[in-house]
Amino acid sequence: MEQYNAYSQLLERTARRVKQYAQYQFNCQQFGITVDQWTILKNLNQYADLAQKELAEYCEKDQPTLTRIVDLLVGKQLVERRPHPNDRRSFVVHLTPTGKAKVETLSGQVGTIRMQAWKNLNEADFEHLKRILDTIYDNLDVRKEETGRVPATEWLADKIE
Amino acid sequence: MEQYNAYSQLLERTARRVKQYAQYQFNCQQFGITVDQWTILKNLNQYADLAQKELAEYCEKDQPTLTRIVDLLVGKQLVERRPHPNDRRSFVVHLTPTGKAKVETLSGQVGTIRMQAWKNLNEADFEHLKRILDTIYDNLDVRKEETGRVPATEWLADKIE
DNA sequence: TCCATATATTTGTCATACTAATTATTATTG
DNA sequence: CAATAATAATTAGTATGACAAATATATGGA
Repeated sequence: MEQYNAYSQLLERTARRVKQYAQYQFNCQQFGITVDQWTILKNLNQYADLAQKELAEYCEKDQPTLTRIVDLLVGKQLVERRPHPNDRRSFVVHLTPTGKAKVETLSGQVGTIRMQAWKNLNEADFEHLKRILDTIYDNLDVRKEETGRVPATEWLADKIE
Repeated sequence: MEQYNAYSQLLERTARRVKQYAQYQFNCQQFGITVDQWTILKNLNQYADLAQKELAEYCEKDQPTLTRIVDLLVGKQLVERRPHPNDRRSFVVHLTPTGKAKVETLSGQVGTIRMQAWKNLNEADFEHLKRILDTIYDNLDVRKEETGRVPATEWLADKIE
């Protein structure tokens, strides 16, 4: 039982390396954005014009973090904030033409970068990983049993398109 | 092939939740330290009096990050910097009696917190997870084929004690 | 020995995660 | 309808991660 103490570091270091590798490739290939900024752009392109709160949920960022990433993307003129039609507290984040072009240009390259992790692994491995990580994720829900929460499994299905 | 784009988010969010859950428990139980600070203390207790560079390697932190975490732990009087016997560039980080007591008090509780992730999973799952994450880790080594690098698998064996 | 290079630590900067608090607006309820 | 509670976004503060540069010291070779 003692050994299970190590999984957290195992997870953390793998996640860190995945991000680090992607960012390294982003830099080498001069994408001009961070990996997290890419996540925002990609989700915006997929779902189009989301309020920041919704965007934060899709991207799995908290709201303060999302605010700052959007600030940076606005600075790079890749997105813009538009008033929300029904709620004056809220903004809708919109991909500029430049932003949309960037998503379309980079999509393939990001896909290639992401594939690199999967060398020497197969479909069954992915299924294992998915099941195990989803189980861990659900095991550690701090706010147990909230209404309307999306179980980990469904969330992933949504991400895969 | 498209789906492999999701594994990075899957990994990241799981790692984040694991840390978030642990930190939440640390806070509830008033441990008075962060999860990363715990990592330092635990490794110090296990290996005793390491130079910062070595400590950083064991804890999988980079050196600037380690310097800052050690600063915080020194502030909490849980560790102290001692001159390195053979190298005046270097410090040895030493657990104070308070620090050692803290490690011993918290070890069991941290173990309990960590185990929570493992509900509904078994030994075989752990082996799968370990193999898959180690493979990914090795797939994404930016500095290919350096001399003396420890393969992921051995690293884990070491962590398990 | 002297010099060039390597190493251990620190500092600085930017990006992100988390928490708490603030502001503006909306929704609810008495 | 008015007071209150809830919500969207922001701001601020702390901790961490990645990377570059600076400093002090060590090491190896001429």
